[in-house]
Amino acid sequence: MSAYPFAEIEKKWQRIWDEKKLFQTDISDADNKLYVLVMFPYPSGDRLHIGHWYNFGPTDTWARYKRMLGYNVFEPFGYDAFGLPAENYAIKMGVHPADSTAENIKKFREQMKAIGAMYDFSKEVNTSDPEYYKWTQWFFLMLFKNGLAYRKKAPVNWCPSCETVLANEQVHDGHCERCDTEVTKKDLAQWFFKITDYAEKLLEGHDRVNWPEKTITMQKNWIGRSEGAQINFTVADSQDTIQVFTTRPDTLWGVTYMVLAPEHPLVEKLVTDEQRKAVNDYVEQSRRVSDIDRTSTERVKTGVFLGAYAINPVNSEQVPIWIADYVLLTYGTGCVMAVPAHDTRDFAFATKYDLPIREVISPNGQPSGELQEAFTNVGVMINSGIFNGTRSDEGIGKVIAHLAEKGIGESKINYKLRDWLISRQRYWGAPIPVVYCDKCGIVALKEDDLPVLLPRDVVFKKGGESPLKSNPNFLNTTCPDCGGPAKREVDTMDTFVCSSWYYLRYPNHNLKTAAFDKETVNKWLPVDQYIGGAEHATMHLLYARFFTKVLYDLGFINFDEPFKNLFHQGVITREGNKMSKSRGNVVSPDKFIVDYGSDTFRMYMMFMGNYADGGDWSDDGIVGIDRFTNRVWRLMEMLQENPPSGNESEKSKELERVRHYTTKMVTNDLDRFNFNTAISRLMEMVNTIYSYVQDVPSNEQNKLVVSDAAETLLLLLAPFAPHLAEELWARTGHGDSIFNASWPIFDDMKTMKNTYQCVVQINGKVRANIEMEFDQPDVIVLETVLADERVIRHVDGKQILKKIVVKNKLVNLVVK
RNA sequence: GCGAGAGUGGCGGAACUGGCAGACGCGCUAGACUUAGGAUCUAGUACCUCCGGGUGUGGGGGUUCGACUCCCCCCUCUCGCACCA
Repeated sequence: MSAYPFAEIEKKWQRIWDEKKLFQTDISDADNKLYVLVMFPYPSGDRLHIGHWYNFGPTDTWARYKRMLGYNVFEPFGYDAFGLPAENYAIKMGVHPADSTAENIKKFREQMKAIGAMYDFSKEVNTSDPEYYKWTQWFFLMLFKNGLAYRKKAPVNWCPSCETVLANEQVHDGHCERCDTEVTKKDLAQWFFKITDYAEKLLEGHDRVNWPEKTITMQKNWIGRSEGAQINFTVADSQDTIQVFTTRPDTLWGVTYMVLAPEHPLVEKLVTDEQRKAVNDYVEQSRRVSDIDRTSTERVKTGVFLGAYAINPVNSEQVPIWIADYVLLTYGTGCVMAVPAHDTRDFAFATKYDLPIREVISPNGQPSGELQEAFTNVGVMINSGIFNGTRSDEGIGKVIAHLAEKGIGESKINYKLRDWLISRQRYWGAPIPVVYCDKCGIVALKEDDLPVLLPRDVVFKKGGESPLKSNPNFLNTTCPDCGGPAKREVDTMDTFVCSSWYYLRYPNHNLKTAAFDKETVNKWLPVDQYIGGAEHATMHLLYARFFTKVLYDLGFINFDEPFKNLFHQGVITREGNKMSKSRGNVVSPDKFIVDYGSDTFRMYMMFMGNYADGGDWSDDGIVGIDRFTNRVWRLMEMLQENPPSGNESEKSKELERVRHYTTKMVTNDLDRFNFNTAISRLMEMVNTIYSYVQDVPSNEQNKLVVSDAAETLLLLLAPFAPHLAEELWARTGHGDSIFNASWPIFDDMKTMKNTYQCVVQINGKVRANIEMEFDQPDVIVLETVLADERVIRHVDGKQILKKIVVKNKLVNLVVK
């Protein structure tokens, strides 16, 4: 008997699959289509890491299973090839990003083939290819034409290390999502996509997708819809009005001061001469405070009086206007009406600066005297003019109606979601297809002018300006409208723009005339199963939905959600810790592929734990799977050397039952991505076949049952260990690929034993196990149970108070 | 601080709508085969035990004939959000 020669066999089948184009999907045939997609990776110079494998391996297992079920599976692969690492590498090592990226992709592809996945490599996409980014630019123009792309000057997030601006989503806890450097603010004119126009549609669509609840919640929180009112306060002795957004218009009579964000444009206008110095100092100081500090809830609130007063529109009271950095310019109107009695933040501020606190919502309708803290619950309105006595939750709507009638306010829905900042001051991205003309201003290029090619010749240097500016041939151009001299936009697009539509490109990756073919994508999309990390919840997954919805609204496609089903694989840890370069605990797959082969490696990853939870890597654990694959190999060898030739029917019954039972369990487990338990079931099946073959001489072994079990085993194993199963399939005389064979079916009746072990409990404690026929009347069951000597021992001399019989399962006797 | 999820042998992890806790694997113990074993095969393996049994799913209470599973309180860990007016 031999050891499984995985190295040679894996290579052999990868070659044959490739030659036979076994996994090239026929896109023209969309009947029974199944689009299975993994989030495409950035092709870094490092080798494939364990996270890649953990995303790709199990997904491929699932895709192969679906193929065997008869689906026309499309499992494409590509490269999210634009991005900072290549450019940083160019600065450091002098290698052009185009060259290093091409090199990396080549290496990546080789490694990807070693996984032995079912990818249709003939339909690869590469976002840095002009044939691809031409269409990324087309998307920009499409959004621009429809008023969904605009340029504006704004204080934006700036990463000093990456030397570029970042979208809000890319700032985590005030730090750069990519390099963890603390993010600062910069005033820059930048391009934005108007994703806020789609806030409502992005929320609505959540009901129509099968996504992890947690991811949907994250998107909902990120979009942050809140209902309330917009109310106008006039400024005393001035023409100016201050608009505020509030979710509590019912507390309007409790306003004792107003607060503007320090950066608010009105600050400069409203500040009085006496207060000017104090205000300027404060504004200056708050600019220096980082966002993390500024948004820390623990921080003591600070602020300065502007010197001006606002007039409360409902009672004409004059209230002082302050500025304070706990008010954010970017949310709502950048101004708040402060109601210290009913808002914890305003309460803290008012207490500190000795501002009046006026109760207008009371728990019982009576004044409560001096408040010790803000009362934020529902209560009864008091000190509120005509609304006195109204329940505060009902008051919200009534006050809004009242304000609307008087023309001083209206109902309003606000979102936390901000527009998506897409410009980046970097080279290695898709150029934004716009020019600046002295005469015509901002001019978008015509579709015929695309692609705007990235020039090869630029100076890579640090400094916070796009390297594209260094190439005069690129920079200087002519205006497509007037033909006069113009300068090109030198910023490039956020790589999330490239990845917002790649799933549309795969089915028609070669199309020259458009980004995608309407008919093709309408047939093949939405993606049936999308699998990737949870970290993209509020970035890629939100942007891609936005793109899809825009295309739908403009009539390009007939679906408005790109990913029907979404699954997030968990994270692999090492001794309970997250793997990271800085911890130095990263497990490289390479050594294990060499020692055990890719089938064993991928199967061990699936066996470690539940796919959604991830698992803890152990160098020792993989030997269990290695033994298993070898055990399968030896078992099949044994059956070939000593073929069963009898028709024994006693012991084979259990083997037959296990064959059906395993099929049922593995099928159910695969449907739910429960790879770990599916593999356990396969191990049990192998153990059962083994025992049978060892217990019964080959000339008695039931030839039909054994060959059915062995064949079923290979079919069930195929998605998990594709190379091994394919080889054994060929060795057992099959001419065609196992992946053209059908998934085995099971007979539910045959998964069950003839008898069951009836559990007998006495006072809830298990005292006996009695073998029993199914479906017997309770009386008979009890009779049998009470006759058992182990039961008698515990019941003797006692009174039976209660007899509980759970059919075909258990008996519980309550005795005293 | 708020929200969500989790806590099970020496280890990774199983357990469907409440019904034999610990499937499967690692490790460990003993045996078989071997010149050899880091190969393979067989058996055992939660803990305690006076061998009758007793105790066990983070801790404490509760519901139930019966709780890893449901309810309440507390502890720990992970993730997400974090002055959003």
